Amino acid sequence: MLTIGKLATLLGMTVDTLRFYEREGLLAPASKSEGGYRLYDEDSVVRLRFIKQARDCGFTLGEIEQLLVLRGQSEACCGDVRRRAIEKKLQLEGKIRALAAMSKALDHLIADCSNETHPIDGCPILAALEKATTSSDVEGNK
Amino acid sequence: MLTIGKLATLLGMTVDTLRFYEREGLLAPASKSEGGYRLYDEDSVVRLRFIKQARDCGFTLGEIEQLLVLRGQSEACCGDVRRRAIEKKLQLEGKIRALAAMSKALDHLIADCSNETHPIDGCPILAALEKATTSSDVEGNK
DNA sequence: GTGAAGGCTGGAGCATGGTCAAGGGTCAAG
DNA sequence: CTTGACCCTTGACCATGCTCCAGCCTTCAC
Repeated sequence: MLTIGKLATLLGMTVDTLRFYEREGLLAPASKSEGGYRLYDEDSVVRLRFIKQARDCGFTLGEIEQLLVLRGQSEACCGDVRRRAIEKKLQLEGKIRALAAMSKALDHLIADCSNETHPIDGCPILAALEKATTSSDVEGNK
Repeated sequence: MLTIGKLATLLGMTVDTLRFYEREGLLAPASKSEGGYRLYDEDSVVRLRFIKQARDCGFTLGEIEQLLVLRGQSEACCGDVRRRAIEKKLQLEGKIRALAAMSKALDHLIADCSNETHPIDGCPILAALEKATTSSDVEGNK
């Protein structure tokens, strides 16, 4: 049995984060000591690792909760999990596209302004940002 | 002179957002009517458009404030602005790389699980998320 | 047994970018 | 002059994911 500090150290997180996850219903201790200390077992380690990796895959805590529910339902099938993974991947790709559009917009601005030293009131970047975009250039976000 | 509602409509924002920007020191009305209504002029439109476009380029409101300050300093030179744009581009690229790494991690998971209907307790995606990653696979974020 | 390290609860606070509501005043068309 | 659309301020609240604090209790090594 691990105390909260040991578990946190083991997975490179803080005890505050673990207590936060508990409040959010993601990870409950296996038991408590007489003195009220949280005690975690091997299953807790596995579960927390799951949470961490899913988070690193871009799932929100809410989505992770759903995955954890699925994991506990014997009648659920792998396809349910797979669909969520695919959906998340699509979301990530959408975000990437949005960021790439922003990056490209910046490219144009940066390219317009090759002269390091010309005065601020002639700065093409600032001018471009002030201009109206009728057909909103930077779309794809939102 | 435009009232807050007109300006908001003109740029596709809400009046709440404009008042929020004012609180944040980004956009003050040009004047006020006798009755206390905010009144915006053409400069306000330009400034707000600037804010909007910069936001769409991935700048935070804090960074936009800095850009606006720069814009008002005649001694600043275009290079300052350019440097900020380049730095922001690098940040965006970093985010994109992180998201791409997550997306790739999901690819592996999805590929592992080709069988839609096998039971949840044998789901390779869930199994993979539970496994320890010694050499943290999903890096690039943070 | 004692002292330090670690744990407990409850609650506040941070950053980001808004969003909403109550209770009122203002403006302009008819 | 009335009425409805609009605007005002103050202040709370949302989601996300933590992070930190005070004040107190437990555990463990020595």
